[in-house]
Amino acid sequence: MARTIGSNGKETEKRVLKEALTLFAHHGYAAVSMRQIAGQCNIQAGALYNYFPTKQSILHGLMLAHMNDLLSALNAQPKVDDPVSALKSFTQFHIRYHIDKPAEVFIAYMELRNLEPEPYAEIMKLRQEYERFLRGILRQGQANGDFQIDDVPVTTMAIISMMTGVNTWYRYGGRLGVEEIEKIYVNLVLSVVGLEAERLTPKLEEIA
Amino acid sequence: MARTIGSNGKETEKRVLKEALTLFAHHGYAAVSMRQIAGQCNIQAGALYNYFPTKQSILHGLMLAHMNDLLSALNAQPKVDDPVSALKSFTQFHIRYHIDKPAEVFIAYMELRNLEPEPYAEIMKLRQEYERFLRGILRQGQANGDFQIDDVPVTTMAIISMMTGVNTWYRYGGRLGVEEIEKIYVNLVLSVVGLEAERLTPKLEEIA
DNA sequence: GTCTATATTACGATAGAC
DNA sequence: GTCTATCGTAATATAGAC
Repeated sequence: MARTIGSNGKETEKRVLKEALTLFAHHGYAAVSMRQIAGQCNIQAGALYNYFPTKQSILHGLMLAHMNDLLSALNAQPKVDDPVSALKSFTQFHIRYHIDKPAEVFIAYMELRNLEPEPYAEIMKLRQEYERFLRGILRQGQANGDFQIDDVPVTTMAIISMMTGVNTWYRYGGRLGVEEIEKIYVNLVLSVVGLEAERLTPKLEEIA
Repeated sequence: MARTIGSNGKETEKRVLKEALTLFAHHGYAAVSMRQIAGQCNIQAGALYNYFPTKQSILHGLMLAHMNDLLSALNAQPKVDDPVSALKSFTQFHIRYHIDKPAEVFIAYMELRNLEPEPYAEIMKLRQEYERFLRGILRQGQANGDFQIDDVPVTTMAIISMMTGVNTWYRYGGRLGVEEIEKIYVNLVLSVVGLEAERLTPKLEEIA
């Protein structure tokens, strides 16, 4: 059949990525079929192959876009020299980003094992670049005596896991808004590096 | 064909669970076929259905066994009244358990979305029971003034995420042993609830 | 209790019309 | 650029022999 009236390659490609993201986040990459993705885009399965040579390439495209976006956003943050301020900014940034893009974040760490070796290595490199940023802040704060840290590599992973965890339980419209979550996590992270956090008053639990 | 010489139902059932666990942890539930599982057990795919009516029931069986095992192990821990000691014990327990059973832990939170509604609800209930245990400790410590906590529910999830994160990066034979990891995490968790942790000396990073 | 064989359905990917 | 149709393969699950 001829081109559908009003169809547009660029639009369709975006649509495919958008719908695949939602489906992968919901059911998992392996459990989603090309037919399902096409169905959500209101096209036929064959048409997907105009944009992506394989199903794998859709997943790779999504994860690469996410990692690049995350790193760009991080690099676009104002530079801060003082490790304490840097750690606060990083925490706020991470929490906000992970709350704002739950599906992207979710597949970025749930679907890693479904990547073939080469794409896997590429994505892992970008992840490590992100982790290195936090590790740098911790090392700096440890060196100048601001932070009390037993082990920087372990503490780096612990902080990232703690923060990324919001992705699994936070939902808009719940008891706490994004700003409140941010404040709580900034305090949690400051505590982890041995700084006394200013307690939030009134306690957030009492507001709710 | 007749029964294979030396075959034994109970043994085979255990074997199936063991091999399925490894495969699911490695490739993901949806990406593993019944034939693959059977192949690892050196039986034919049809024989699996003597033990499990569906592929789903294997996953459910694994997750249920894990959650029950986790909760039993937790309940078998010596009771401690003091919230500070209780939090230390809980942290040690969690870290050790999560390092000792990486595959079980991994599928327990990676494959939740592949459970059908009823099994899903059952597993979630058990997860929440586990979370409630930690939340109870935090509330108690907050009430008696031992802990400084902005928000108990959020802090509960933050601590669990932080600790469970070891599952994604810790591997035996690395720079740090289980005991060292335990000590580091106990300090991290104590810090999170506003307690000053005794710094580990000499710093673990310097030993390595 | 396990085998072989198979029913049925669905998958990823491709070909060719328009 | 999207369609319909289909190729080749593999999935879950079942049936019946031994």
